Parts: sequence; structure tokens; C-alpha cells
Amino acid sequence: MDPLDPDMFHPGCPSSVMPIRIGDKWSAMIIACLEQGPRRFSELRVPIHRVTPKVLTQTLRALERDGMITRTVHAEVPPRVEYELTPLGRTLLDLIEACRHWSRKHMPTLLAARDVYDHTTQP
Amino acid sequence: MDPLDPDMFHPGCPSSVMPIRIGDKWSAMIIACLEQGPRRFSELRVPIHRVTPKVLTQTLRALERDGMITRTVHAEVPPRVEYELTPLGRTLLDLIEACRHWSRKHMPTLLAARDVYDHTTQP
DNA sequence: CAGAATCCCACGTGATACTG
DNA sequence: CAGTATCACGTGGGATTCTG
Repeated sequence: MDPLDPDMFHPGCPSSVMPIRIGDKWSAMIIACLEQGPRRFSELRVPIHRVTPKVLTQTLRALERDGMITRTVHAEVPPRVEYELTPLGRTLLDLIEACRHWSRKHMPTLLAARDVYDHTTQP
Repeated sequence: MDPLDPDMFHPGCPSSVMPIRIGDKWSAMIIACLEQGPRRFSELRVPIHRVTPKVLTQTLRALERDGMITRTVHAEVPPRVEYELTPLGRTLLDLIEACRHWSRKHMPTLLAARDVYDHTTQP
């Protein structure tokens, strides 16, 4: 399995602009990262570089609670923990792809409308 | 055109549980309400009964800014303002339907997983 | 009727530092 | 390596009151 692309989530696509969200701020990115197979904690931190460990843990726990991912601790030294999508979690992949598709197709129109609005009102 | 169903958004489906969001908290509901045609401010407040006027205005403005809806003021007494979906806004209907479909199909599984998780950890 | 003005708070998120 | 522990903060959202 290939390593995750560090630039998988380009800063040029800030989530603040994206009008669609799955779960909390980082959930969709995590799920996308797990598409190819199980990943380790540190491995996830590479493409999702702006997330702090605390928040990543938080989000992973929430996803586990909702049955989206499993958390497997391997009794080794050093410790190794792997996260993997459940069948339920996999059902979100289609939805995420639908959101991506919408963004690719309509984000420019949205941003253009926003620009017009911001320029036709008092700056 | 039929009036909006006051129970269109049943309290039994709290948005806190729904893992998918379009825009901010009320955006998707507003867009769904506008599907059949233009609606007035007060008209929107019927099915979306938990929203305060301030927040509704806020959300409508944001949707207008992003080119999702148009706001038309009719010079009458009493004042009449109508909100209507733009073609761009209409593109979100499919996405919303996809989210609804996901919910109908998978929410029970999610809630069941959550129950198990909450009961297998210390209460 | 369709909001505007104020005040306010909780919560999601982040920064930083430390540990089994 | 895979987290915890604190502390802190902005802002999305709400309650209430008032108005053209």
C-alpha cells in the first residue's frame, strides 16, 4: 500500500469555504485516509498536518463510537495502533465522493457569487 | 403550492446526531424548504420553529452571499420578502437527498454502535 | 411583517507541554 | 509511538427586546 500523500488536503482548499461537512472538522479527511486500508496514528498526521494530537485522538474516538472505524492496539514495543474503516464507515465514502464532485463542479460558481456580493456591498 | 409542513423537521431527528452538514446548522433545512418555490420569511419560520429570527436572517444572508438563494423585496405594505433558490442552490438538492438517503439507511446502525460503545465503557 | 440591536454563553477547536 | 493533561479562545448560535 502506498504511503499517504502529504499534500492530500491542500491548504488552498480551506474547509472554512467548503459548505459541506461530514461529522466534525476532520472526520471526512480521516475516512478518506483510511480508504486504502488500515493506518497508524502517526501516519494520519502526515496528510492532516494541521490537526493536533489531542484533536485527532478526539475525532478518532468519536468515529469509533459511531461504528465508523475500529481501533486495534498491537501489543508490541514500541506500541502500534491501527485504525480501519468498518463496513459502515465505508458507506460514507460514496457520500464523500459526492461532496467532492459537487465541489469540483460548483465551488468556482460559489466563490464568484461571493466575490460579487462582497463587492456590491459596502467594504 | 402547498404550505410547508410544520413538522417537516421532526425534533426526533436532532441535528446533533446527524453526521452530515451542508453549510451551517440551518442551511440544508432552508434549502429543502425552498425546493417547491419561493417562500417568505415567516413562512420559513413555521417548519424551522427552533430558529430565532436573528439566526434565520444570518443564515439567509450567508446563502445569498454564496449565490444559493435570491432575496426579493416587494414594495408593499405590509412588507413582503421572498427567498428563492438559484440554479446553483438547486444543485444542492441532490446532495441533500443523498444525505437523507444515507441517514435513512445507516442511522440505525450508527446509533446502535453508539449504544454499544457507551455501554461497554464505564458509565 | 421582516427584521435589527444587544448581550451572552457553550462548545468545538487549538497551543503547549508532558508521559507510559 | 501514541497518546494525556491543561489552558485558552473565537464564534456559531441563542434569548430578549425593539422598530421601520
